[in-house]
Amino acid sequence: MVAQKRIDYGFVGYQVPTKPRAARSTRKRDTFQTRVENNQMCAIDLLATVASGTLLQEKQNPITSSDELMKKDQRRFVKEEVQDGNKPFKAELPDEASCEKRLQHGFVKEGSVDMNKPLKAELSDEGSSDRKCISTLSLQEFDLNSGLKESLRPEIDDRSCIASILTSSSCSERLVTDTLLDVKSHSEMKNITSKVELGSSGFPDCSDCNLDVDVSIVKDGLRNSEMPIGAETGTRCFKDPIDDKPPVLVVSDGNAKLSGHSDSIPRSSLLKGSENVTVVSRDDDENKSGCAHPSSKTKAFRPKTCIGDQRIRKRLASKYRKVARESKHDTLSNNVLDRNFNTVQNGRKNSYSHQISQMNIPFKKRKIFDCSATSNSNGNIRSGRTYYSTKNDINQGVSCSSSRIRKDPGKSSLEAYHHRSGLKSRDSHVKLRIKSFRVPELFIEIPETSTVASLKKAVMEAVTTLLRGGLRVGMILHGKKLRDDSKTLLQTGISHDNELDALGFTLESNASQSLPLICAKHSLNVPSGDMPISLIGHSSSPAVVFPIQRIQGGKKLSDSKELVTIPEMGSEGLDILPVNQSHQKPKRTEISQRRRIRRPFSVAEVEALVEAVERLGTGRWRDVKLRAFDDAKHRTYVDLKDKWKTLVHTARISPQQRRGEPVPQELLDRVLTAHAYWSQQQLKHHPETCLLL
DNA sequence: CTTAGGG
DNA sequence: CCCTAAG
Repeated sequence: MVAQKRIDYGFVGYQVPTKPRAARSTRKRDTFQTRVENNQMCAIDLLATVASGTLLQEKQNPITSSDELMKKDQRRFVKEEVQDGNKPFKAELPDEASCEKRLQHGFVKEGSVDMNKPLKAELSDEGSSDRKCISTLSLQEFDLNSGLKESLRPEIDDRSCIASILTSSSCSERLVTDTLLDVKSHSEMKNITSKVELGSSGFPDCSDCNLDVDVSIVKDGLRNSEMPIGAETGTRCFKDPIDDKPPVLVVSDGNAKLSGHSDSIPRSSLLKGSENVTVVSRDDDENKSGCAHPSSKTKAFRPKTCIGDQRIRKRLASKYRKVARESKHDTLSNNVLDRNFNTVQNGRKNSYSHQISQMNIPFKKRKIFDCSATSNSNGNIRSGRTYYSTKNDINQGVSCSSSRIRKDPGKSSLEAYHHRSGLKSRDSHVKLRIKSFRVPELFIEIPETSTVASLKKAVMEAVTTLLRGGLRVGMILHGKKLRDDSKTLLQTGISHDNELDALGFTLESNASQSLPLICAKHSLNVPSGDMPISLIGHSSSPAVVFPIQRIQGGKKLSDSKELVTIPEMGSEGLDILPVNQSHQKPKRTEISQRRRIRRPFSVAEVEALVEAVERLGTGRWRDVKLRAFDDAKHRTYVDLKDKWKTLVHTARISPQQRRGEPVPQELLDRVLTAHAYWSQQQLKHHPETCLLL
């Protein structure tokens, strides 16, 4: 029997690898327990700040009439947001409790949300595609107060949106997004700015100020969000950070009012929230199917089989007995794999993951916090405060405000603002209020069956992680990044009476540099600016977004060592892969904690894996890798081993329990057969290790 | 660096 | 996928 099997499998014995061992390093993650903790604290602080923030802008000469305001960009000043109960950006100081509360309840869609409802129910309408594969959510504002509310509304102007989240609401498991920056965003941004300058902008609220890259991004992202990614065939949006550091957070309005603080805020909630998310997440579809507990199963299984030798157990007779089916030895070319592996990503419904592109750098909360606080109290912001005056000033700073304004066109919001602003600063001081911060580049993948609460948690976690990484403030004036910190505001062109077309603050991740960006098939030319452009790749399959690619001079760092093979597939697969930006080995300290994005195996990959294992057997993963996945840099031998493990599991469970893209039964049968066969082989070689019944 | 397993 | 112990 054995012999027969061998024949069937084409077992040829161990083959010495022809290729030199490639150096594959297993990434080791640094454990920054301590740092994490500190960072989290910082994050909390920041969040608190964010929650309270409102950007206050003041102009010297407030305009009385809304019309004038509209016409004259710079005459407007905004002091505070209208007191609208619904408006998020109140100046209220967030106390600890409120902050926390906001954080936890920030997700609002057109009113109340049923926590228990599946996301799909809530959100599908906006992002539904025929395929139902994915819903894209764009977080227009990550205002703690407003949450997603704005973002979900189609009518809302997108410009303000910075953070985007793609959610795979349906079948597909895929979501990935980093920042949803449209390629166009860059230009968009400029347009916005120019509009402001021209005074042509139709919306008062349109924020130019926000010019931040993010802002522009927002716009596009928003639009995208309105339609399901999956629906857009062939559409790809990529984000390309020109700069090394993709802006993480944008402060639209710098409102000085940062409340208070942070230290007091209970971080437990935040942490807890994030933790919960994790718990909720179901990363390992295969391993952990709801019904079958992998671990438990495995354990249960073990006892039966053999002591200590896992393989032995595998050798379950029944499987082994199965007629060995002919294995097809056609070898899949790597190309094929490459082409395919990204192509089919859909399938898994239950998966959740999120990733944040930047993190790990110690967050200087104090710095930020202090700034804002200062501005608040005094209204004089010397250090970093600027004021913008554009028609859209309202928006400028904060997207939140702009959104609102749009909503309430009836009375010129401007007017309202105007009235409220009681401060006329004659002096040269510029007052800014940071209304909100936007959190870009969040990856969230969540099953459509998830509850709103789960999504909230996911968002919370993402934000927390993001903030945890450490931030620095950046300023963008007229679409250009201000790099010289030594200049005075006046020199820079920021003054109370100066008209600033666009002034924006950004919170950038300190760690961003260390984070790899992605490469996309399309290389984008990024303007000299530092603006990152996000790219979202989607193919016909569920959307998968991969993060960002770093581009220099419009040139993508294709030669980056880490660059994953980007298949030349036309549009079938994802072209984007995370890459380490520099050739240098990333410092663990900074990169470490980044979890790789999940890339479900395509059927083609599975087939290649099965084929390879049939020939090589289990236990020679490096060879399997070389044989079948040599070109798939993102598949390590450990990945293959893990995949095999899950395949075996998948094959054993009922089809109903399987998730993700269905694997042809034929392949699963081969998996079981091969598994049984090789298990048997091992038994033969190490019979002593196990006592069989 | 590889394997093998648990998480 | 991650993390690790072992080899």
